[in-house]
Amino acid sequence: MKLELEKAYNPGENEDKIYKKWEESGYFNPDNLDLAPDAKSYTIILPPPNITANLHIGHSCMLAIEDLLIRYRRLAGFRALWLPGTDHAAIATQMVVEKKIFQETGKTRHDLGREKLLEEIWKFLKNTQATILHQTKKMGSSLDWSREAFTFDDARQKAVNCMFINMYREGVIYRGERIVNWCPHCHSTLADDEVEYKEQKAKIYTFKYDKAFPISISTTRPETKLGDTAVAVNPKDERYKKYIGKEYKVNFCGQELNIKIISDWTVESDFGTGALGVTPAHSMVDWQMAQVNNLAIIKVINEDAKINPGFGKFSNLSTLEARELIVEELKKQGLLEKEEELINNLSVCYRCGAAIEPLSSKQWFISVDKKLERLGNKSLKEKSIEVAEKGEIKFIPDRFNKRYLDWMSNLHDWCISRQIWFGHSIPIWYKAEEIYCGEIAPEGEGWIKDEDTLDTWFSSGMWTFSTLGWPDNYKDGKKINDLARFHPTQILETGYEILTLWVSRMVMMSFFALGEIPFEKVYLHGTILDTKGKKMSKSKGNGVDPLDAINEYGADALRLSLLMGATPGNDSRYSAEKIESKRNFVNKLWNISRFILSSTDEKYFTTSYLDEPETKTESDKWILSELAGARYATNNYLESFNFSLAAEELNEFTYNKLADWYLEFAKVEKNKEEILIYLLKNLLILWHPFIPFVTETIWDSFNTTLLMVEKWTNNDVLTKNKSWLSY
RNA sequence: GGGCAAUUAGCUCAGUUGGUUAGAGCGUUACAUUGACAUUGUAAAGGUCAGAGGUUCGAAUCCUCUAUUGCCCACCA
Repeated sequence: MKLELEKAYNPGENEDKIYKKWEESGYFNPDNLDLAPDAKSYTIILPPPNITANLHIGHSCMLAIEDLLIRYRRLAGFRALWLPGTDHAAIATQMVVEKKIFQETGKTRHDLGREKLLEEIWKFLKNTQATILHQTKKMGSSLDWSREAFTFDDARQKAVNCMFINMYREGVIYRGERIVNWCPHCHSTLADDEVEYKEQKAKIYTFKYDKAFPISISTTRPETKLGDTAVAVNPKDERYKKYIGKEYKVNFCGQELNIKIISDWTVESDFGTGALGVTPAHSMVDWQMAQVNNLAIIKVINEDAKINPGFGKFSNLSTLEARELIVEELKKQGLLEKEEELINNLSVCYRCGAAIEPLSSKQWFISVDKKLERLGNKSLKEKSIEVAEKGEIKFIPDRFNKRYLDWMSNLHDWCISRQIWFGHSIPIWYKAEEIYCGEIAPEGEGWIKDEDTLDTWFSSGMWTFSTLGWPDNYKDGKKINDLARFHPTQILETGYEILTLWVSRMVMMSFFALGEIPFEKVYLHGTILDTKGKKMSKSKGNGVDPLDAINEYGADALRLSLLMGATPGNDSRYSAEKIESKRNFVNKLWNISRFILSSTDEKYFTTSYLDEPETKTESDKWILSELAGARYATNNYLESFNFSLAAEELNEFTYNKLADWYLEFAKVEKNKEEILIYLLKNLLILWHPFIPFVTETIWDSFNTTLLMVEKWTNNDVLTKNKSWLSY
């Protein structure tokens, strides 16, 4: 009996059916794999997409690469785990929902109140979560859904609390007064890397505090000068040397100020007047000078970007109003010497675009420099640097090793408290002067919970181990169950844009919780740009919905188009024509199979894919050696993360060797059934990690699943070379 | 200001430690094709590998400088 297949491959008809079959097989869960007892684990934890929006084409790229890696290992007999999840993305999500509510009803979060807003956020996130799940499955992702996690579900909340409490008890988390980046619109602090800079035209004013003061200063923000406690000059500056150390009482626009003249090397003599008014409460640099020189700290601006009480007529004015008034006053008094235009960078909130106010306030911090005895008396920062330097964590491409190290070595303490409503609450309780750290309030009346929430990167920083059952799976300093089997993970695959934001934090968190690295390798993919080479973004409307591409060309074609022609760490462009050409290839593979299956009696279908059949002609010998060569090269390329070259190698074999020549021979020479089936099976196995749907659809003819081909040990690279061990 | 990429055919991109005539896909041109495949086949045209200098028997590949584009980090009051 011979098989008849459709003339052209129809992805739409087959993909959902195949995915269902895979899910029912249970093989996405490594516990169900029939493995050798000593099988090595291969773990990838999916970088959790933010629940702020549906997946875009960049996520498809991530899914295509990770599924390729995991399917390849699964076929090679590894205990392959790919664990899915989503990220609650605290501030980002709150902003999206607030914006949506405001557009629909004109109400702000303050109109709604905390409870109601959170309710709306949950409604929203359930929705996007469902869409993300659907999109992820449509890509063919072989994720173990039985282990699905969410950075804000019960298990992860427990882990976050536990982490915070442990860190607090070891003194790694502390409360401190610092200059923080404050967004007056979001009403929250921002981490340094959540601040963006926008070039703007600003006015820089040069003036004296009062007539008696000897030195002129320049500033773009006269209103902050109400809080000046010093003027700093470069110690080498001949003009000002004689004033250093002196103190002056000045009357600045009706306000009494005590100004000390200090010297600091960071002051540039040729900028402005070469003298800098020091405002410790509203500038990072000035704050540091104040620490060194023991200066008083006067808070001028409050959390609504208004002037604090106690500054006379300026009190309660907005910063801009106060600025105008001061300039006016200075003019009146004849103190204003110059008013020039200047291009500078304004700090703005990466979420809402509002101007950032550097303010001093009480916040929670993670100390990156505190030495921990159990880490060999090294700090989290030192350990994180050490593992990259020693190559215990390897970056692909390796140029990102340098970027990681540069960033790490400049790292300051990490402000983790955020004044937003949606997020992990801080397990801290206050009563008068007392502070208690714990999940539930201690005995006694009057304890008040800290109202702040945690930076979203706190929970996502724990992602490699919170998903594997930490802290329950960590007993007396020992990993058990999933945590023991799957951590550290083998590879983190993500976009290079969150190398510093996320990757670095994961390393520190893992060292604190487990004293070990979270992953052995970090593979960084590039950004998918639009056809013109521009970044895709919602505001530009040039984004692509992966589902549209899948509906038109099939998931396999989309995957292959994202994998081919792309190199690690480099951006690539989205191109419909490219997907189309991959769709054509998928169809070609289908027709190769169709030819072989429909011209071979079904009794040959059981031919082994492991044992090379007997060769009868020169062409047989040739094609088998070509296959062996292609397999060897492909596997080598995959081991070294050259996905594009791996696919090209297979493509060359499939098209130019097998289809163009050998199949033509097969039409003339007879008795090739066994070799043809052998070739087909191996071809499908090799292609499967790239294009799982079509290969599985064809393999269906053999009445087994290709998802996990049992005992596929005929992997030259893995069994003979062991090159993956050394890479 | 510091750093990192990119610059290769009309377009989009490969090119793995330097090694003969630099590759692919798309596009173009010509021809072919009703028994796996028109989502096809065969063939052709098309490149001073951004520029200059250097190292080498030999450079798209290594070094130096320059130019253009993009990105990241820092940020000057």
